[in-house]
Amino acid sequence: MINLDHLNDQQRAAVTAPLGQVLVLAGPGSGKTRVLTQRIAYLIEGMGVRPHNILAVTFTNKAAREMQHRLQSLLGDDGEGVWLGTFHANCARILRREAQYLSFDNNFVIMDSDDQQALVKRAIRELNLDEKLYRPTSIHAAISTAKNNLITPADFPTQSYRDEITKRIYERYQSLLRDSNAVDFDDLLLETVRLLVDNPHVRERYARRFEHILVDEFQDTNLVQYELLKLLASIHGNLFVVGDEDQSIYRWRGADYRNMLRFEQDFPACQKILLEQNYRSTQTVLDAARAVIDRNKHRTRKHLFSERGAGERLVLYEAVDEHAEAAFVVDTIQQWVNSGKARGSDFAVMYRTNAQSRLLEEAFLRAGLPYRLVGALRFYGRREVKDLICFLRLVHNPDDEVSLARVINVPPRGVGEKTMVALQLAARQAGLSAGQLLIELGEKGEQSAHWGRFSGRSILPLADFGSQLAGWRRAVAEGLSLPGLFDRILLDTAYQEYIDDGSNEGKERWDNVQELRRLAYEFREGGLTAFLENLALVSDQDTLPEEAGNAATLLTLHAAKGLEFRFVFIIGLDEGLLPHARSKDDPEEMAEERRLLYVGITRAKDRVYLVRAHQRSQYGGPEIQEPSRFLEDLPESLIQRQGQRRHREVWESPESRALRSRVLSPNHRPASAALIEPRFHPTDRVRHPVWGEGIVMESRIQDGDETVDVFFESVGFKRLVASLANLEILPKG
DNA sequence: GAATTCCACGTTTTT
DNA sequence: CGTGGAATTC
Ligand SMILES: Nc1ncnc2c1ncn2[C@@H]1O[C@H](COP(=O)(O)OP(=O)(O)OP(=O)(O)O)[C@@H](O)[C@H]1O
Repeated sequence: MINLDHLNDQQRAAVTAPLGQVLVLAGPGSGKTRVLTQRIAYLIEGMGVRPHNILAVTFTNKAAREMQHRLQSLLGDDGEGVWLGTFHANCARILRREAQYLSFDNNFVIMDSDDQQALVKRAIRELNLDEKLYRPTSIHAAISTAKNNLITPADFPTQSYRDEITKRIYERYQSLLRDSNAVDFDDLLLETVRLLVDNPHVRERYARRFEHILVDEFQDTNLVQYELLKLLASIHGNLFVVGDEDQSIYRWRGADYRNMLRFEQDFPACQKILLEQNYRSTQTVLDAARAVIDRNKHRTRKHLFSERGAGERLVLYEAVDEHAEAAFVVDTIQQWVNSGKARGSDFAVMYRTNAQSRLLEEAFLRAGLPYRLVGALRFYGRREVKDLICFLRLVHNPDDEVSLARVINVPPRGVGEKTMVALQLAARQAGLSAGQLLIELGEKGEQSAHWGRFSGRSILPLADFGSQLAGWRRAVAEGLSLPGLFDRILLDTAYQEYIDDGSNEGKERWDNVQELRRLAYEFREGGLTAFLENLALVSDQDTLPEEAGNAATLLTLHAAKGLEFRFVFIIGLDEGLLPHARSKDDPEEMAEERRLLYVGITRAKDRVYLVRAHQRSQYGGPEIQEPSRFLEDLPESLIQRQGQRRHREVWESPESRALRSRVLSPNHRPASAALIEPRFHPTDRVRHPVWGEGIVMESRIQDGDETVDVFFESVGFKRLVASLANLEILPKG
């Protein structure tokens, strides 16, 4: 039987709530996720619910993994079988099983963002539209928004000519996807909803199966997801959702925190449970967070208190530029670690945009401090990695036109635009996909009825590639393992010779290939399908090695949601970055930026460092930065400034700065070596060269130095600056 | 058809 | 600044 002792009354009420709908509405650190996890354990151990009758949904893979861990430690193997994952992963799982009802078959591929972009572009070209006028990025965004709101091409509202065009592109894009036997991320949700709506018996099967559905971070559901939940819960109606409107940060993805209100309206019988105690942060951290979020309109204020004590003020550090910003972070962490008071893994550095991680990484590397970078799909963005993934995708699903277009000429085998057009034309005439036609050419050679459709010059490389592809597919059908396939592709295409030209970059490219092979090896059991699905859905990974478990974490504010750390650095607190420039015109977006900062601050258990830079090189030239408007909302009483003040700044020309940093690197340290905590503490006995012995009354960090109040036996009370006063600490006793 | 050079471009956040 | 795409040359 599970143990409910380490829950407070409200939490326990939530965990053991009777059947029906439950809405847990509570601020950060109040144990929402803990309650949700305990609820699952309670259902299984206490109520005898079988794991596979439980569906638990999270928004990010990280959150899913985290919950998996917590469940594992709570239940051990008894938790096996729970459908736990992101909306997208759970939907993909359903779609693969039910492919017979769908417009694609069960070896469909999931197109990643790049692929989607490429397909939109292709759709635009095929319709002979001007890419300048109809930017693939913005059209894609429009399509995605539509999908998130359950709008199919047929329903797409056409109020303007532009809408008309967008609708046409949307239609074409969908048919390109289906021709490739592919779906995009949004389709995973949309098609699942459609599946359940159009096929009542399928809906019934799943709705019957999922006796209990639990959703974390419910404030970030969008319309499709909400619909999906209602469909899946349509028989048992046991919906357990937890959330906090103030932490809604996915508006741009269609999320609508008002789903929390909608939930109450749609399920009037729902039980609403509030949690009020924060177990994570000190009161000071909570006060600061509240000061930030209180400025948002239309929010239901929540009581939240902490018994962890007042704690320390938030540190605000204003660096000269982004290099000094990164150096401050690294220095401070290093000092804490050296002092023995913290481990590297106690720290997280959070930022608004992934681009900000670059300088941090460099600084960490220079200092020899281990770090873990979350997200930033750099590895998968690499050309060589993408190429190989496309080969694999093609083996898995030869209809995948995007992958084919990408690798048909890799390494260069003489297939250019002309040949490609000819291939597509011939394929259309033959009623096959380009990939199928290639395979046929490869298998039958000159016997193929389609051989004659090509010129003598183009047919050879095509047939050559076709026979490779056919060979790979045959090998897989005959049981070749995933790593085996991987090696065979490398061998057949002479890939190493192609990318590894002996240069450093070549070496690095080959290393990346090896890394991908290592990943493939981990999927030797699951096989190609599982591997590809994982690449598409879980590529936010901590696949990169975790350094000895002692690494600081670098991540975006979005990725930080749901996590907690003793020490949190939030960098880039400048106008334009946080809040981001693109949000400044829309009050709703601005409110979301504020929530983002709120989320960041509330990740901290003990200490928060807010960091900004007076000057940043955006692209090219340096630009003066204004402090983030959010900083103004933090009362001085909660803030401790560290380092130089703005009025002390001396303007420095870019040239001289560049020179200086060249001279000082790689061990460049900011002048304001970060002082992290007082050397002196109340009751310490100290000796001053002039005034003799005294007792420390108080000490605090101010402007990067320490101010100490001492009561001397000879002269009484004195306020001293530690770095100047030459005070000596005397042993106690 | 491939390789190289040049130029304009744009930049949030995640599945 | 670095990328992606187009124009240019081989
Ligand atoms: N009753 C409790 N006693 C002790 N610690 C608790 C209790 N409830 C929660 N905690 C701890 O408080 C911290 C925050 O819990 P949790 O992550 O579940 O909160 P949350 O509400 O999901 O937070 P957020 O919304 O910020 O993600 C965790 O470290 C958790 O272990």
